[in-house]
Amino acid sequence: MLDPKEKRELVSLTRAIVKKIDGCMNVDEDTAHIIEDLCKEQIELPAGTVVVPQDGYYSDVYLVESGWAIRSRYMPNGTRQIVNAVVPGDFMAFNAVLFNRSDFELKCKTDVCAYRISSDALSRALGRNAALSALLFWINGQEESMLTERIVSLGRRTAKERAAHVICELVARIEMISGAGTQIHTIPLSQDEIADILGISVVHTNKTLQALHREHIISFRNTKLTILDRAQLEREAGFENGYLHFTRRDDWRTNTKVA
Amino acid sequence: MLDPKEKRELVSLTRAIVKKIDGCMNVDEDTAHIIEDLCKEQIELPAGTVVVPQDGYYSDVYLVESGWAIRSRYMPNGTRQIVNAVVPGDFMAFNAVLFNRSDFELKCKTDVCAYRISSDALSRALGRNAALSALLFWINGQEESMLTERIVSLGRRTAKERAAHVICELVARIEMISGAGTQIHTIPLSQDEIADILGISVVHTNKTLQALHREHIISFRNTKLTILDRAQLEREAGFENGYLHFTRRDDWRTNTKVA
DNA sequence: CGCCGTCTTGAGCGGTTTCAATCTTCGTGG
DNA sequence: CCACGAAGATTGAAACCGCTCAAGACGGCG
Repeated sequence: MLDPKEKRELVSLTRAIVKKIDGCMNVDEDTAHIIEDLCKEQIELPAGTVVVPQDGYYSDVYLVESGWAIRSRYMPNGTRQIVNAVVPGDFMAFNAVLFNRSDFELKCKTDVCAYRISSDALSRALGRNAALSALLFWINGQEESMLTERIVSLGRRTAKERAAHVICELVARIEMISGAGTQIHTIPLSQDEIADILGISVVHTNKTLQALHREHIISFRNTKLTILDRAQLEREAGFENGYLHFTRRDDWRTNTKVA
Repeated sequence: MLDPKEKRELVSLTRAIVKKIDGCMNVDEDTAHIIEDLCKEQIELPAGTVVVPQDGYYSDVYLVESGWAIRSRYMPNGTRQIVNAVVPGDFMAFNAVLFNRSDFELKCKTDVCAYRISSDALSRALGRNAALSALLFWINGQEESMLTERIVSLGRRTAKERAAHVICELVARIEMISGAGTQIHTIPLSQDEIADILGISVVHTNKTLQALHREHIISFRNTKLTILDRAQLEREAGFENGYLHFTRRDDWRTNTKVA
């Protein structure tokens, strides 16, 4: 039988968030302990659950273990912009710690398994625990990097480049927690949703994905994404994965600073 | 003669960052003290100073007291996307606390007066001081809100809406620290730079600004912005200032949570 | 088997871009 | 004090990328 400490670490290492963090910094005992404390209440959110409605109020924070969610803004004219996809290992509605009101809808795209954390409890934990704060600063920083990169895409990349870029990013994030190896990934998004991530129309999204297929770069049918030529995909996208800060090196040139 | 405490508070309240925060939460003695501790070393950065080069390394963090800076990405084809403008009261290169490498250029657009804070010192201060962490979480959260709103603009707003929206946002931010009242503001940006914020061409930026002028909404000549019809400007933009979290109300419906 | 959401395709339109020339503004030095 | 140069602003014309509309095909599921 395992002693309590060993057991805790084993459990911890199966958590999606640990796999994510582990790609960037050492998950020491402190960190593992912190995460363990957060993951007390596990819940299941069925696909379609609106976690936070647009113009609604935040309640709790969630740490996603499996499943996808999307955060989107519906415009007065009925169109929509998706600002980010939430994948396993991500916090969902972290803003609940800071703000009450939301300007975005947060909705589960698939069944989601998550740990629910009361925003007050998390807030208090942050006040007590500097290591937890450091961890969350880092996670926030990484998310900010992804948002700025999206701004660059929307502002100065063509439809094809954007599509390739988002695919690179999503795959990189998925591989962080599920490991690399396969060329086939499940992206539970319709072309409609891809369009609203890329900021282009469905029709053009369709044609863009077909172009990438014609060039033997990817294939995307019914949520199954196959990467046929990863090097070419990244070239097409102008993808530099540095902004994800997914490397863990220890010299002064390292991407990440927090220990 | 003022006793030390009174004096400190007087000094503090003149700082741009305090004016910014004061619009959202009460600046109590703790907070004032924290800020005072950060603002030891004041420096002047002349217009054009590259604080962090693209693909370069971060060094220190700065707290801007006066002047503007811009953070931009230069694309392989020579175009550029500006991801945000740094105005008084903002942190500059806060990422230095988290990461070593930068993917963006950070450059002073005007002469900038700022307080330099060593990233290590700030990092240590964050570990010791939970109130400081809370403050920075909040500031990070607000910046993230601005980035997501920019994504919405770039993805799903027309050129005219984008222009109006950015103007609303910049004016709101400026008024936070300089106070409302005037219809005339100095926006030290060329149409070139506005274009790279909006993600459109200079030519079209020019025509868009002219359209807004023809409709007696704004006038923008040589960095002087005059708002002729603010209500119409906000309507044109679809501007809802909630995402800036600039209100300070105390009931449960309040925008902001951190005390 | 049939329905409904999703994907696909073609045609025409329109917002933006690019190119390129001209004009304005303003700082600098003669 | 004016001439000059450089940077920014303005204009018009043509080309293009991506949009809308609308019809049709596909495919998963009850």
